[in-house]
Order: sequence, then structure tokens, then C-alpha cells
Amino acid sequence: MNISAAARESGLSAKTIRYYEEIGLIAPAARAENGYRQYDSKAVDDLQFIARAREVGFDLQECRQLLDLLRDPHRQSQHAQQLVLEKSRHLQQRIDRLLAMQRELRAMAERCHGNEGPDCAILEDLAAPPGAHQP
Amino acid sequence: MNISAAARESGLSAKTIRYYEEIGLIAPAARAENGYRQYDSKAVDDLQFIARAREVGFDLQECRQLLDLLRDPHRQSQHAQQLVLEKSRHLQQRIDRLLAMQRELRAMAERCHGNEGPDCAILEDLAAPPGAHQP
DNA sequence: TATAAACCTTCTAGTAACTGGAAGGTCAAG
DNA sequence: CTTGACCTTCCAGTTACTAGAAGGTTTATA
Repeated sequence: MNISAAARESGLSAKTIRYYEEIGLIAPAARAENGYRQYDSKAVDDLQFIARAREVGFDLQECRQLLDLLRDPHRQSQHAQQLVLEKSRHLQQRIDRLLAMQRELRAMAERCHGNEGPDCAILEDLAAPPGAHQP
Repeated sequence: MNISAAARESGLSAKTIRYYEEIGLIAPAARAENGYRQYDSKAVDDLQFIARAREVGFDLQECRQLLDLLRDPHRQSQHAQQLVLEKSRHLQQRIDRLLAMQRELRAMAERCHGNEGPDCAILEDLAAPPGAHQP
């Protein structure tokens, strides 16, 4: 199977697959006589695994660790679990930060008249956030 | 005021302030005789404005637009509001994506025994996501 | 007065994870 | 025999900084 077929099956782009090979995340693909990369179902499995891990938020360095675990017959499932739990905690922090931003954006938008005049609560808030001087 | 004082007052780092100047986000600072950058309270106001806009999720290009609005006496508050509302919608999409990841991570972690054995629901899920073949 | 510390300057390079594009080789169909 | 869809490598750009080097300035202290 050529790279574009592997891309289709894994949901990654051909560029991304080459990139993963370049950085050593996946083993160098076998080559056909014409130099084209060749992928078998085992290679595609790895690509799908990575794609899936990326989708739930793992970075490439963590994907590396997960692949190592996947390939290690003596692995301990608690190691994978630790990676997931830590990622989950991290993610929660990011979510909390985004939710805080969201609250502020909505509060700003609500206070702004949103008309053709120059008076703008948003710009005022950004210049002097509410609570900067105690109200 | 030297750059580190401006950094303290704005909550940005000196490096970041120099970077903002380099990319033209802020006007080049005045210089003292020794070549040191000098900041007055107006310059610090701009820095605080940017810092605040960054905190609620605007990227530098959007900060540029917001600064333009701030400086335009003929601005229309609806333009600022549009920026905020669009950012808010965008943010919600990001949050939703992260929440979806979070649900999946938690589901995986829960199904994994997390012991010394090699059997691992997490690695299985990543290899073949639940629902890949209809269950 | 020497010197150390704490500033400041510019410049280069690195980060994450790709993406776009150029220049060129290969292959299948009409 | 050419067109279009593949494939290859390599280089550059993206975002918003951050680290660090090499060197000038200022201030406090021994």
C-alpha cells in the first residue's frame, strides 16, 4: 500500500506520516523498487494508534511512550493508566482556564452595547479589568 | 521607566515586550542616552491592554485589531463586540473538543485495571477505539 | 578603586507539530 | 505521447514566545 492509502486508512495526512518517520516516531517504511514507501496492515495499525492517541490529547513524546508500552510484553497496565490520569489532570487545568476566559468574554460582550457608537465596555475592560481598582 | 519595571507593571516579560516591539505590535520605545528603552504610563497602558487581551484568549493579530479600535475615536463598539463573540464561539469549540477528550480519557482510565499485569484497556482502546467495529 | 550584581543591548537558535510549495521522478489511462 | 495523479526530497513558514551568548552600563559594596 502506498502512502496515500495508508493516510486514508489512518486518518493522517501523507505529510504527517513522512514527518513521523523523519522524527523516528515510526520505523522507516519499506520501499518499493521505485522508491515509494510501502505500508502493510501492521504499519497502518501503528499509524491508527498514534492518530487515536493524538485525538485524545497526547503529544508526540507521549505517543512514543504509549507505543513503547504497546510493544512491551512485560508492560504494566498501571504505567499506561498513569499516563492517562496525568493527561486527564492536565487537560482539566486547560479546560478550567478556557472556561474562565469564556466567562470573561461573555461578561464583556454582554456589557457592550454593540452599536455604531465608540463607547465600548469591552475596550474599557481590557484597558482596566473589573476589579483592577476595587469598585 | 526601564523595561523590567514596565514588565513588572504589565505582567509581561522583558523578552516579550521586546518581541512585541520587534513585530510592530507596539510602537518602538523611546530610548535613553545609554540606549535603554524607556516606558511611560501610556506605553505601560498599552502593554497591560495587550496582556489582558491575551489572558482572555486573543492572539496577537487580534490584539492588533483591538488596539486599532482602542485608538480609533470613530470606532463602533459593535466591531469590538463581534471580535469577542467570534472568539467566544471559537473558544467554545475548543472547550467542547477538550471535554470530549476528557470523557474518553476518563473512560479509558476507568476500564484499565492499573496493576502490574500487561492487560490494558487503554492500549486496547487506542489500538481499536470502542465502536470501531460495531459492538 | 576594584569588582560583583543586576541591569541593559543585539543576535541567533530552538520549541511543537505540522503545512505548503518547489523541483523533479513514476505510473496508468486515453 | 501527453495528461494527471501519484511519489520523492528539501526548504521555508507558522505561533508566540524562550534560552542563551556576547557584550555594554550602572550601582552597591568591600
